[in-house]
Amino acid sequence: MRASQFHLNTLKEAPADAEVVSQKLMLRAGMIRKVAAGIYDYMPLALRSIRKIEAIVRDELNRAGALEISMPLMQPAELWQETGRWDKMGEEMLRLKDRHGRDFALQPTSEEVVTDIARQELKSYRQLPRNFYQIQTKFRDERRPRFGVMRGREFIMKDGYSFDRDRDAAGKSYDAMFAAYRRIFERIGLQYRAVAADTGAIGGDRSHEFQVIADTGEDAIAYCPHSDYAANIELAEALPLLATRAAPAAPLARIATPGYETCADVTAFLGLPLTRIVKSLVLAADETDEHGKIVNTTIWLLLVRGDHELNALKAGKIDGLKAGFRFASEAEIVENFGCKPGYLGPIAPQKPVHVAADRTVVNMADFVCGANDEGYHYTGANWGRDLPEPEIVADIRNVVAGDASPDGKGELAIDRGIEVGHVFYLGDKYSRAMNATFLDVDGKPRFFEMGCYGIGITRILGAAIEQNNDARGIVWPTAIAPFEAVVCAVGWGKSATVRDEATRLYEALRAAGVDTLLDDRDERPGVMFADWELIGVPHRITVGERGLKEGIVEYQSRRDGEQLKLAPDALVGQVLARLKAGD
RNA sequence: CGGGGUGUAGCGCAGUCCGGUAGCGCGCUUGCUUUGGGAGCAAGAUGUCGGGGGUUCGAAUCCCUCCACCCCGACCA
Repeated sequence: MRASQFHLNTLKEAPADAEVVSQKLMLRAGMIRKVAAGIYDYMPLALRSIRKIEAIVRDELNRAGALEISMPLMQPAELWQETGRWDKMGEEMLRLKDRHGRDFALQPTSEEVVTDIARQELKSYRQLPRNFYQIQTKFRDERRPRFGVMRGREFIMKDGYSFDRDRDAAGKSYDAMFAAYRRIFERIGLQYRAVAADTGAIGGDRSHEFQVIADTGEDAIAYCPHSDYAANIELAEALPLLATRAAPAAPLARIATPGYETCADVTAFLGLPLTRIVKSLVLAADETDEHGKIVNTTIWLLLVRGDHELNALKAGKIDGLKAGFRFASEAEIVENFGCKPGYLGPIAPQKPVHVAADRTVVNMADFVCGANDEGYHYTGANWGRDLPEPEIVADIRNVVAGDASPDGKGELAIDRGIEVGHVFYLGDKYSRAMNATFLDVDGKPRFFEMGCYGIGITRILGAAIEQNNDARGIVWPTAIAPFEAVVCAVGWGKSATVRDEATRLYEALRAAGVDTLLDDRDERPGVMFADWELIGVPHRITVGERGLKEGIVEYQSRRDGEQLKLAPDALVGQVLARLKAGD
């Protein structure tokens, strides 16, 4: 490819509404154009990278035995009604009507359609296992699209689905996909972590997210640097920090703390560390009748240590909160505790409430808590002596860096990540809902055991840039760079020697299998260098009259900045050596 | 959806308070000069000032209304 015949349009300034670095750089490099909120054009540079990502994904999935298909973007409501998701999906699923007034959805995912395929195509256990995938445009009408290609409304996703005879076989399919995903992200060249994730209503332990490590990521990941333990922070188990409860040493004392309402303020006022206070959070669980009308509300007091945060997912696993909960209103708090927020505690609330304490809290002694009286806290509070033992003791807090790893192999660290892939065991949730069965060896119909597997193709583009950029622009991992190398011809318009040598090297690189672009725009060198550094091409070759007079051309690596002056005939070898080394 | 904000040339912005023929930088076109890190000079082209309505002799500017976009808010590839 020659630059004069390619489409380049770089900007010195990014559009003002671009927020994150990947979005700014993609806009500046002319890779994407915004058409509407969360909806983008992919220009030739971007599409080259997207195609390279797709090629790696296809290659590894095909090798793992998955079969590519393509399902419609626009899907009939009937299939979605079978599983009940037509009603459950909410506004994220874009619905539309055709000219006859029939209801359709733009696919946000394709479990229903693929299960419909399976129940019609897969009749016998002899056809199993089977794994279908597609790389397709998805549409999710996000309430707030942002971060460019990272949270778009229209995006490209690989979604795959496995069908198996039984749980064991489904587990093997899951493991095969998990392994394929590892190979995919390794080949793309991203620093990532596979982390245990929530399995929701399905249960079990087969759900993993693939997270690209980046400070700008939206997810927090807890991991152990000394083992392969890694979990989404929502899920990471928080072990009790105190193995046993110390005996009470201090008397219960009611202390005036006027105006000190937060844990940090109270402990600072008392001259105590934040770890000595118990934080009280009040939740409300509503019971509703079949019309959605609230018939009863139960108040819960949840206790975590002052320096800890409540984990809503874990709280939702407590009996009594499983059906859902919300934070109690101030009126409800006053009614049940006889006091406004800021001075709440577990000792003698006005009305009996359910109490759930974190596993660390239950072993605290001589702690500080609110006195349920405006302007007062207790110090020296002790379980058993000053208040009854908590009704429920559970892990209800987020882990923090430095907590013991649940696998006992060290301390947890926390990273931020961008979710680019997810593998999930579905069980028979969809096959049962859609009556998708096959005949097993005993001649009886059985529901398929399913798994689903997603990769955000266009999100990878953004995540790769978030992880790989510097002040000058993008630093692509070579496997997904729009070009592997660029030959910059300095003085193209006036020097036949430069033209000949640049063209010869360009052709030699191409012949050697290097995806190369020849910059024949006759621009000043500064313009070419700035463009290619912004675009992030990994290997740059500069051919100019000045160097040719000395018998050399120049090589520069985008990633490590290495600069070499080489005889032209050594150039191809140098680039191949760097590519082979993984650069 | 709730809260905050912004819409002026392809991009970045000024002008709006205080109404009077729409500007700057980058980019783009042409010419000359220049030529190894985003060149200089000269001449140019490009605007429904987000849309609609109103006030006024006159509206980018004041009023009403609609729209789009951005930011902050717990379920996602």
